[in-house]
Amino acid sequence: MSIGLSEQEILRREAMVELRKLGINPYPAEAFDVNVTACDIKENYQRDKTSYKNISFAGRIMSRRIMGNASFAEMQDSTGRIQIYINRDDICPGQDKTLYNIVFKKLLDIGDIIGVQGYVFTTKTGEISIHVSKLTVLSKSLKPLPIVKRDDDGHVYDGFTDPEMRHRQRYVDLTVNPGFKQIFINRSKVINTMRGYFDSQGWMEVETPILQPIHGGAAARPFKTHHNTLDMPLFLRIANELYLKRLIVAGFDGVYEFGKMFRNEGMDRTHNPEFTSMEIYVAYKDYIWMMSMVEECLEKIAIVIHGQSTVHVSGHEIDFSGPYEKLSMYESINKYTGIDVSDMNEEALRQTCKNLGIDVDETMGRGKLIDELFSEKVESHLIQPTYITDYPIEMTPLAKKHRNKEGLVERFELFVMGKEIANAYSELNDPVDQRQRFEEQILLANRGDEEAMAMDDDFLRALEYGMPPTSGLGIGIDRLVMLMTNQSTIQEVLFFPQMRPEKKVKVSTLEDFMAIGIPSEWVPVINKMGFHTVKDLKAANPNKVFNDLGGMRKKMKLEIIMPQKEQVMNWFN
RNA sequence: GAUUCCGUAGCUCAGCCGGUAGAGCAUAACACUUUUAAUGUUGGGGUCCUGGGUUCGAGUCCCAGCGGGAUCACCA
Repeated sequence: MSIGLSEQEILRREAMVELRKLGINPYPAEAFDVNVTACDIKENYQRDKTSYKNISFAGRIMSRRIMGNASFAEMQDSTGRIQIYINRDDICPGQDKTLYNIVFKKLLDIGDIIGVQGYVFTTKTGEISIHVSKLTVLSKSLKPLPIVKRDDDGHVYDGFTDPEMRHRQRYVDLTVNPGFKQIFINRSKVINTMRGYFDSQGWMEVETPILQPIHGGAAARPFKTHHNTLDMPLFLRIANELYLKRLIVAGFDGVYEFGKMFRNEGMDRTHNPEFTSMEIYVAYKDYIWMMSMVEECLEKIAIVIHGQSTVHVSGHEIDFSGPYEKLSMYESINKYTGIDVSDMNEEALRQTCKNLGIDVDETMGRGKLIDELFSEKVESHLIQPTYITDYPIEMTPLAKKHRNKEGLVERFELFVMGKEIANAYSELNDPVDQRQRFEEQILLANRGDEEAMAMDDDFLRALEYGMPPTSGLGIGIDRLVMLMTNQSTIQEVLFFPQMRPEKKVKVSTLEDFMAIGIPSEWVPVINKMGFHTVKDLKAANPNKVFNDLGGMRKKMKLEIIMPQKEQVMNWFN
């Protein structure tokens, strides 16, 4: 990969200068009124030809086929592609053929954004096209786009597929692979459908702090930052649960928030350091009620996106119409291992895990052992939407104790395709119980559990004033979108997934080189010789540089004055 | 974090046993007034990711680094 501009980039910059010389602004300020889209023309022209006699269309040139005095090009707008036909004498009715011969044929390139006016017609090969009578340059593209070729069957020849480039330069990805835009359109539909459903129930969208003095509400390592004026540490939120519950205390019946959460943990195809979650809390409800709410909501989303309740996800037909299968944690383990662990003590459980070949260690308590057993033996079987309910109390410090099962909490997680999609509780609103649970977390923290929750005194104070019985739900939006759009990586459903920063190549400017006495016309030669910083050049052998300058002058057939040897030596002082 | 694969022209990729750097598209020039993966002829374009090592000679072999992918681990 070269450091300077490529040949094609230089040519495009020259074309931009030429446009200006012809009095054409390559980046005009005026609005360009558009009255039609590519999709509109393709769908409706055949039925209603009279409406497309005087159209104004804008988009990016994606291919060109120049044949003497007539040319075809493909233009792409936000809705798709359409062919345009440009005839020299139509866009240049007078003597001056500059607009066609020079501007269109020489100075425009693939990637340029132009506006065209004219009428729609069908070519003799049957392609609906725009016959251009007026052409306006709207934005000159200085970097060549990757060329993706498609034949009539839609077969792709030179795909732009490198995940690194697709994710770093999403703007290029979505330009040349517009099919991926549908994922993001569907992402927006998922969120809007949920929002519309919640609003129709009378629940209110709210915003709560992202910068939090105490990172509560979940178990995860946070990002830490610092506020200068208050001179105090702040954390980017790992969850918003405790703030939303404060709003239930405040007297709202239903509050929900879509928002970014931040977790300072591993990255892989299902984890990004910042991700979107939706949490909702509804007063006077319990987790049983929440299950039917989730079923209704997910089915609506599936119908909006796919027109039906079933969604095709990597070889499976997932049916989002409720009711979903419900298994308690213990029942699910019994179902998939044939072992009843409900009455086992810690020792018996540890032995059971060992018998099943699951790695365990002595620090694991009963809750952790059950969780391990579940992840190993049950999770992957839960393909169709399934609620797993009634979790051991040890790992769930914010959920209410089960109404009649000792040692369990009222909690469910929704699993689809073996992955957790949603998590819900009958929320713990007993302030005394909540304080005890926090204290148990502090004990865990003191034993070295980095993810144990911290005591939140203000939250406890809020509970002490009284929170109505409430059911709460959290949904990982990115993973839900992955399911709804049949994507296997989170990076595909995020516009800008987190990546390592690109390495910046150090390059000295023209001025830097001129500052040590190098004539400006020689700087490109120096660069060509492989010296991109003044420092690199000074480290070289002055005699060799002087000799090579002569060689390069000859090789590049340059008509510039050779500097004196003394002059060259001075560059190195 | 572990294992493994990859990094060559603007893009997609070849490059054999270590011996002058290749193709298609894109690009430039010419021709062509209904093409559509347009066509024909001719040309230009390279820090072979970076740095070391082995060698008479490294895109190729070895080591280290950087970046990315996949699998696993971690992550409710």
